Amino acid sequence: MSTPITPSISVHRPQTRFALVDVNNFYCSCEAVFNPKLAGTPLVVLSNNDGCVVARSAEAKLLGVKMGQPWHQVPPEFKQQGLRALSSNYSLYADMSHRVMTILGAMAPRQEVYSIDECFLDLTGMERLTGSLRDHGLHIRHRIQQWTGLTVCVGIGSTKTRAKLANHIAKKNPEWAGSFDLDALSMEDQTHWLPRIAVSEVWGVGGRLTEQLRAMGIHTVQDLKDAGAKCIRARFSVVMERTVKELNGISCLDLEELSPPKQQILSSRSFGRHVTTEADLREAVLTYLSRACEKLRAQQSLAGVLQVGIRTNPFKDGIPQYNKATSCKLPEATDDTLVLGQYASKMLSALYKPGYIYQKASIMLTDLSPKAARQITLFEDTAAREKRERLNSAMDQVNRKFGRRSLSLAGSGIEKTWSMKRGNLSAAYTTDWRALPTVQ
DNA sequence: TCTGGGGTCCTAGGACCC
DNA sequence: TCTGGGGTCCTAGGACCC
Repeated sequence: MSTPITPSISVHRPQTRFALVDVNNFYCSCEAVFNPKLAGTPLVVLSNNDGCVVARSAEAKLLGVKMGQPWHQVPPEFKQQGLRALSSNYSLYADMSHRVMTILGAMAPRQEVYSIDECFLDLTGMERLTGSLRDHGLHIRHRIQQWTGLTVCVGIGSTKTRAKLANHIAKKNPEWAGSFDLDALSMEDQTHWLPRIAVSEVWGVGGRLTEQLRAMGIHTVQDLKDAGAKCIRARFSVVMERTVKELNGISCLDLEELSPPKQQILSSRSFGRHVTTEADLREAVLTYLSRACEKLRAQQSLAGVLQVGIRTNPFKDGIPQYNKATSCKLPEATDDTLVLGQYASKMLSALYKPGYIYQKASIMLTDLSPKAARQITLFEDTAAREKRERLNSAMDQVNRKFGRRSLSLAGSGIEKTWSMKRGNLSAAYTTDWRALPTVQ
């Protein structure tokens, strides 16, 4: 056996470098920017209907408030210690998010907005311009602080998974001042960090997988990194295999600058009070349907399947439970609120059973296809269709200009007494003229 | 009394086809 | 005694993310 001789071709290609930038305690921080009295106090922001804790200030975390905890289960002594709760103010958060993302987008050649409060940046090759990438991270942090009043942390690594991990280290270790580059470290220094971080901190490893990994003796990030992609593939899925490769510096997940159109569109909400009648449910279903159709038209898709669901409160013992959804394959894919509304209304009649206390309704649009690729049917009334198109787009325009649901289906109700509770909502400081902060 | 609302991807298994 | 094999599509369910 002779050793194969492989030609060595050296192509200079800089190692990929991703940054993960995220805003610390995003919702709470947005609130504190416009109400500075909140800064430094224990604060939480609640989910819709003021149900669960979805964001906590640093002080609230210190008190011991848990993420996702139902507000009514938060110990009363926390409240005596000054803990305050605000309803979620999505128009404020969305606007602040847009500002942050715009600034970040200008600080790297490529950006992927990953969620409302975090994005990936491609920093490959940028050290030639910026000096160390960690310094660039500090620069990013300073600019966001100065321009928006929010604080971000920057994690840098050769893969997205490593960047996420670096971000975790930046957050937990203040000596790095909020910017940490995992791949600027020597191998030796890396083996300082990785065995000290629980495997559950790895992006893509949730509660279930943590348990299974623990049973295999894999407890830390280092353990998982060293477990071997093949061995992991044999026991788990390709997703986990990718994670192990990514931990080892083999980039499997690319930056996605353009978000692909959604494959399903959901609109569902819990009610602010008990709902028992079909009439109230119909209002809710048609309201959610209108919202789903708006999203559908915004991404220029048509829906092939409509699903309607209603349910009682599963947390509540001692009441009769009912949870049912039905779906309908449409004869022709559409984005027309009126057409889909008629189907939804009929489907609700089939689902509805009296005698239950309903808590939630949902609409799901699936089997989505690009509108541009629509097939024209043989006996189509083109004039009528165009008229309907104009009606839907006029509705969207009016609602964009004068606020959501300025114009809606009659069946979706006016009073909407069932709609969600938001008992402690802050002002729309940045998106409503009447709520602009004033300087005294 | 009060327990969110979105999304994605992968796998397994069955139906069906040639 | 002998009872194919490979492929696709669909659905339900499970896992994850924020």
